[in-house]
Amino acid sequence: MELDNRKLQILAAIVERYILTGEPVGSKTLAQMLEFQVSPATIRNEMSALFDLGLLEQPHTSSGRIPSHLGYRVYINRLMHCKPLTEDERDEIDALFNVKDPDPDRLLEDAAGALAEYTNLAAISTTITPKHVTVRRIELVPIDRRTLVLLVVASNGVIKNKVTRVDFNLTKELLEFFNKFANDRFIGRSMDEISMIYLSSVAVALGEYSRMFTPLLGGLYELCRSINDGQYFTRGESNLLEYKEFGLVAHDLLTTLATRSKISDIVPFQKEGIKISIGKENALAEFTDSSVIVATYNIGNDSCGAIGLIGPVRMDYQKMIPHLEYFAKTLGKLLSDTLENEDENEE
Amino acid sequence: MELDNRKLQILAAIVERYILTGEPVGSKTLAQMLEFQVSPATIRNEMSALFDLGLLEQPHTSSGRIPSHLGYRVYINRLMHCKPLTEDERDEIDALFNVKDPDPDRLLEDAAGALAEYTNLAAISTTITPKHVTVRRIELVPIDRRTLVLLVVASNGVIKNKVTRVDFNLTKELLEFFNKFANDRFIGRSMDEISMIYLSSVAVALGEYSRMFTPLLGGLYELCRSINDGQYFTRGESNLLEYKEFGLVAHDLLTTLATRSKISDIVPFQKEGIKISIGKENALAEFTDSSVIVATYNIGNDSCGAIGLIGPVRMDYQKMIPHLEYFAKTLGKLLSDTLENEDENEE
DNA sequence: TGTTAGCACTCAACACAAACGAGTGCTAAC
DNA sequence: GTTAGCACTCGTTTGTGTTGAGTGCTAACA
Repeated sequence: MELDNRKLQILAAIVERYILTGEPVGSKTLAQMLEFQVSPATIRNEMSALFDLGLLEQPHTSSGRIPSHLGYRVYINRLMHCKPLTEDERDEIDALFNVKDPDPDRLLEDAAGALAEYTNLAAISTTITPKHVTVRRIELVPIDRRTLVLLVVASNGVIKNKVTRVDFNLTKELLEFFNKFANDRFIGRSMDEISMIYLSSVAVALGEYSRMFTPLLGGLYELCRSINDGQYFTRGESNLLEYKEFGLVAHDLLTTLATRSKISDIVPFQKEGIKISIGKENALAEFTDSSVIVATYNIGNDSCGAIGLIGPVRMDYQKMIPHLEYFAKTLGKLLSDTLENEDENEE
Repeated sequence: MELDNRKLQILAAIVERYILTGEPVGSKTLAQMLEFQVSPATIRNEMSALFDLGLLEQPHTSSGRIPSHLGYRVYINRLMHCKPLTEDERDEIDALFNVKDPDPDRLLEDAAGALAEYTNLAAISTTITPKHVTVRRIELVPIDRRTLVLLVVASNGVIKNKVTRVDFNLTKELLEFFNKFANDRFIGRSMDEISMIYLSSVAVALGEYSRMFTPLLGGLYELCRSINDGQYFTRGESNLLEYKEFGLVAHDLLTTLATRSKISDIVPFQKEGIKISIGKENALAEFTDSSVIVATYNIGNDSCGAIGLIGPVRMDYQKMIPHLEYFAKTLGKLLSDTLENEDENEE
């Protein structure tokens, strides 16, 4: 039995109808919807075949059909026609990003917030940190005699700081010494390289100063770690509560979304483009009833992070995918503007 | 009709029983529970009186009674005996705070996280920024020729930074000039004073440089604003989904908790001590079914922020209150250690 | 006057049955 | 290959009866 054209048309109609209404779709409804004229009975035969192929499911013997996760997959891969955004929609999204003075950190956070509000789904934004993100600069800013701010500037534009205390008086000489030392040892190194092992070798090189500067090295390590782990922001989690399909798993879902270490399972690293995980295709069990759409954004030509949507499996892919794509494109452009600008100015 | 001792004892028993089981409490159950011996009929008379006083409610004519919000109020104010923490409990909480290198920013965030996990409720932590928080220090850290990091150190120990770009080359002279200028104008000023109006007067003083440095002034303004608005962290929101009383309002509840501007309505400014808002006592409608317990924490002798719990009205106040108090005390102590340390080192 | 036993009453919760209807699968005819 | 016809399925809704925890009221008691 093969998937002929009519079967595909019926599958598409079922998926679209079900996405719209949330009700199982029956043969009669379909007969009215479809552009070719066939009787409900014929459609029933076709539906039965689609069921045998695993593309449809039947909640109970005497109800209409709903798409299986595989059915969605076929729909998305072969049948769906994404509608390009209208002028108005693009303007609306542009307006959401219309910040006077974009701070890269905030931009990512706000993008997730805007996306969540715009789509009424949960949104997530992350930086992927490819291997080649390196330390661009380390700064020490003294606050008082024993407190300073450590500042690490990464090659991907991320800047992180941390307040650190030491147990000796921070003289100008000591600061300059450590500043030079740290920059010599760290600049140009990839975040991955800066491991505990590397750190201890560096500590040895500090000789008699080693003990004094341990808190500072520790601070730098933490900062590099957190740049390497990447940023991530989730927004609009509560939107998911509106979808009844989540009923009991809602708690698990939100808990997972609030757990840093789980994020990479939800939004796995990908080179580029759009990735859609439908229901069971997700790695985590609590996402069996959700679909995750992730788009990478580029800074210049490198994909530097991802922005994604989390919603029920029954979600309007046709609409969401181009919208998400446009979000990612806009985000990437803004970040590029910001950072290329910096690169130009590089000494 | 007055609230004699027996009525109070019955009220306390009903509240405690209801908190424990979540079921309306009947006269027979009470008769068995109470330490004095009376018949269910007598208790029914008393319950009827408590009902007339507005301290009890009756879900339906033929069911037991549950405490009204006023009933909880009377219970909390007059009847409840908080059990002091056991040694073990204190150790457990201490362990949660056992961080080697407390960063004040992270500390607040982690405290909310720990509290949420420990109590299985939603937790919130905020800094209140009293009038007298002032700018202690401004630093400019150049990143490249047109990018710099603005750093504002506040008198309450909060340090905030922001990446800012300018459209001229940042020479050493210009940096030093603006650094000195900004410190002259801002240090010692309270965050409140740094208004848009103040800013424009400062801009005027910059004379010909005014246009160049506008982004920097804007950045400083934003940093001061965000220090003044205070920090706030919410954690464990998803825990609330476990309580069936929230059913439909759960969405509104979580949405509100994710909305920065609503936070001050949930955790209003207070001088010190513990504040409990039961159900309808809360300012926001979506909190009608929740109680909020807020404890302030002190740095030295000044109350500098608050940490709070959000849970269903039916929550174990007797247990939660002393636990929250201990959290607040511990948090305050840690922050004090950290910051007093800094003060000692002040030049 | 406060307490209590007795009793009729209420009402949510549960169980069961009947009716309904949207939708199916199958068969036989076109 | 398509379709009309028809029996069948099963979730949903509606209605009825039963149960039981719990009440309010009354009258008797200490």
